[in-house]
Amino acid sequence: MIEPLKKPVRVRFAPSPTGSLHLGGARTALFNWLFAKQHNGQFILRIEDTDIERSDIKYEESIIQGLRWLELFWDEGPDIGGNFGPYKQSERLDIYEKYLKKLIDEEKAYYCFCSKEELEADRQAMLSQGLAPKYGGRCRHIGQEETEKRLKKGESAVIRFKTPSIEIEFNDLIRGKITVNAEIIGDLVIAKNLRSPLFIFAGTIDDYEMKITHIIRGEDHLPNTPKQILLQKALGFNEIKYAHLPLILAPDRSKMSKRYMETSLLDFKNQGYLAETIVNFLAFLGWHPKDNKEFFSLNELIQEFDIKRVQKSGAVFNVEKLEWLNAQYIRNIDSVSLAEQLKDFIPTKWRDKKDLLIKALHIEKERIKKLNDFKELADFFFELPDYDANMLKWKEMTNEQIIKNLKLLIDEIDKISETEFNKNTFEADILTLAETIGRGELLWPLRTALSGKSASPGPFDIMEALGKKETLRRINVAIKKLS
RNA sequence: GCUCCCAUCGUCUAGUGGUUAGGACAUCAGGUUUUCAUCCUGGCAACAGGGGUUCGAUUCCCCUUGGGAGCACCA
Repeated sequence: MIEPLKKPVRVRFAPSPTGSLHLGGARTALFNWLFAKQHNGQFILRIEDTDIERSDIKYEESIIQGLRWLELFWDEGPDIGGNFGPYKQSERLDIYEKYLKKLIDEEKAYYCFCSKEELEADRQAMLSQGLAPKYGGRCRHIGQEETEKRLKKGESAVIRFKTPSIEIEFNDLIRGKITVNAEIIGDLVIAKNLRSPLFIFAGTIDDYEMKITHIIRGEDHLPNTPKQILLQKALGFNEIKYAHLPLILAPDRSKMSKRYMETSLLDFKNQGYLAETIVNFLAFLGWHPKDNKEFFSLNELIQEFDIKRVQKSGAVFNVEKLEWLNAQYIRNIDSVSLAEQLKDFIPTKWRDKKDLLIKALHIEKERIKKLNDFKELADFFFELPDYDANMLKWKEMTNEQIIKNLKLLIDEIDKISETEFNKNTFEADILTLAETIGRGELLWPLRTALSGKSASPGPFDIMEALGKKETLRRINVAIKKLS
């Protein structure tokens, strides 16, 4: 047997701009992208804006922004063009019209004049008989002449596909063989008129015209696949391979929606999740490597991802794990580039004190889970908060004792020159002092004096970040409060 | 209701016709620590149920149960 010539892999991400890019969509894009990359194929971005009522350019922009943030760049798309454009369905109406006419000419599609009321009545009737609601085919045999006449009269009509009664079978890359009887589908509306195709039709045409080889999409599209296969057959298109990804679920195991949490990708960005975190996390929703490796960059995913290993069942979205992962990424990125990413999350004043910012970030890196945690945790580095003098008290200490200890600290600090002021020069000595008068008795007042907070990083780190002058100033502020 | 899909710890999952069913998050208990966080050590915790096939099923098949999605002149 001769091996068939392998076509280059071409996959697409085809969102409709009727809402912002959500996590599920982002994962679909990621899996498509990975599949393309590991097969040296093309990843195409196509905007499915056939629903002019609901589509909005602002969503298109936000989808593009989201994909760019994750660095899932496309080879062809509305913004960069390509050999199979245009890449927005609203600009491809001529193409759809051509195929629509072909189907009508070949009597594989027909005009339907049924009113919405009639259709609704049919639907209810079928439902009450315990049947799946489908169009009964009332207008199927109207005939060309009468159709022309009624159309000319201006009667409102839609275009329906004559669904053949056949068994459809296809092989899903993830799920294996899937069989559906087209009997239950009924004659589909494929266009409102020659210039307004519906999603199911436009998508089928585009996938063919754009030479798409694999369709990787959410499981919610599974019922659409037989319909598209039927259309492909009617139009004489070649077969496309399918992979239906498991859904991302809310904690109650229903399809994730806005009811439960922020699902927009850019909301996660705005909360201070890193793009690397999201990519890693999304990859693990439905997929897992052979070994138990936890951390994957985009490049590592290209190497190890395998569509055949994708899970069949839905995956519950778990924020705790996402936070944990983000914390891991944050602490492993160098502070300088982290500071760059942090700039949208902090006041301008902080940005100007770049040295202090980086020092503070270096210290706080291990305790923030999201970038927007930093602002609240690290404010004291930039400005000493007003705090209650009682907070300086460790256990049953008197004000006099605290003042005495703080003064001892000042003596100790004074020994060190401003240029040599770092942990190495003062930590050991202060710790020695603490052994004689009590760790808590010395270090708690010191730490609270420096931070103005009951919980903070350790005093030595803060001292080093603040520098000698500011350290002394804050200790003196504390003494004044206690006097 | 109908169609399709699915089923390993609470969650994400690894895994094999014979395993002490592994890891991570969460959780609990210790330890380190001036506080918080981190960190270290340890614990709890799963093959939905019933039939087959087989010497042997968590693994293969069937049924039940449970869950999900879809059923538009939306995508």
